[in-house]
Amino acid sequence: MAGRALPKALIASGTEAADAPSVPHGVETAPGLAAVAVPQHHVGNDIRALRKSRGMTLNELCDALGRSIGWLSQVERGQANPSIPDLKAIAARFGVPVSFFFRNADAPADERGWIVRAHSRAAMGSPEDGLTEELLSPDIGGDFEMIRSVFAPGARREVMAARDTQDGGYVVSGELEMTIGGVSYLLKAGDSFQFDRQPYGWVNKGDRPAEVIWIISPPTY
Amino acid sequence: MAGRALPKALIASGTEAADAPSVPHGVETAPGLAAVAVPQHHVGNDIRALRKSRGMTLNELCDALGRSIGWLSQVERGQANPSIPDLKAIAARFGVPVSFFFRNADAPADERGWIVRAHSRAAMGSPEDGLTEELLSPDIGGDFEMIRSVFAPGARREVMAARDTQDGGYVVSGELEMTIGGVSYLLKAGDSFQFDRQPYGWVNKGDRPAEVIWIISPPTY
DNA sequence: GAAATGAAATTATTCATAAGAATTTCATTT
DNA sequence: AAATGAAATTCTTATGAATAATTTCATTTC
Repeated sequence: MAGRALPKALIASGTEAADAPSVPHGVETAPGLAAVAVPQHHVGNDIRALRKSRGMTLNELCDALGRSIGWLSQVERGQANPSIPDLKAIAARFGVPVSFFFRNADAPADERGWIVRAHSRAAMGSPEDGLTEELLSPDIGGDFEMIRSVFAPGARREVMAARDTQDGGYVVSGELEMTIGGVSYLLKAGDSFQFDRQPYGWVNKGDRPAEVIWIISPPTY
Repeated sequence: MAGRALPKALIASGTEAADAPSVPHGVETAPGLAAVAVPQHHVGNDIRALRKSRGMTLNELCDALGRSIGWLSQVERGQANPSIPDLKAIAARFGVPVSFFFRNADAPADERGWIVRAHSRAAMGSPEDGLTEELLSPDIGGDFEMIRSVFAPGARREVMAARDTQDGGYVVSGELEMTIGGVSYLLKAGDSFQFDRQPYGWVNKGDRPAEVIWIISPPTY
């Protein structure tokens, strides 16, 4: 059962892929292991992930920005830098705060892309309605995203049309009444749920916040 | 932003698909909604999900059981019933406790497949090593699985070879040192991580249990 | 007679190929 | 230096044949 042991934790190097233009990813090797691609971190990655999650092409996005395709392609691969106004336009187009692109900026280099610390999570969406959402996923390019949602007492959302995603959740604290596929359930701390492409809604009828770890696959942001 | 409102929660009916052999799923309709397929629940579903997650064919599994393909096909679709010895052999083949197949047996009919209550989670694997794992996912057939892992103080696992999965986690309480892709991180309550096909290991160096909500995609069970 | 089998029928997957769309590259322009 | 736009490349989608996997069901077995 015990897997193959590896040399004790290597120290993360701050090294980035040197200069070879044909190698878009840094490569870290460990004895006895195949080379592992470690993605670089720049706003281009986020822009691409956001664009893909909306099923948009470079063409559609650069139209919305009034820029050329070539430039946008370069931006997404970290070969060109969007200006602040560009970033604002992009953020607006996707409905995320501009700060989203800098959510990991102050994290240690070796944690970036792997870890998100409790005190440095990025806020998602607008904190309306008594719902706050924070991104737990350190990297947006994965098969699923993890979100920490806090539902204020009294907060409620009508049942929404089904998204084309699979959702799951775990109630860490508080109580939340969820309506999934037309049926309501009162969920308490420790309860979990999972559903596939169902309409859902929620109400916090309790007197304290409900904290839920929410999983969405594929990511929507 | 607010989605289309729907009639307030319908009461879940205990109805199962009547008898039409050409309709393998029950169908529940709600006013204004397209008919939604509600999967039936029988051990066959679990057997199929387990088999698929191991990349096994009907042929391979029925060989291991000393049964015919046709019969196994029927079992997986709920048209034949495996005997207790059959179930034991199947469970053994997949390394799950036989009770795994009955984890939802006493849950209310309308919750089965959607909700898992805190007090009725199924244990996974063997509770060796100071690691206990409970399945949070109510249904195994999804794109990801959710697990609640509790790491006892002092528990440790050497770095294991990478699985072909994407993993993510959220530390609910306690502290856990995780080694991901050769680098170690001390994670505390509220911290989260995510990685893709990386070797990983863990140690609980603290003096109380570490509780982690773990996501695996695709599921492994 | 119910349970199980095994061969035939059906369905799903894989592989190869081509067409079109999307993206990247890079010489040139702003 | 930043950005463009056309050419080159890569990626995605559609198609169909070949194979593998699964389901069906008439027959056999207990």
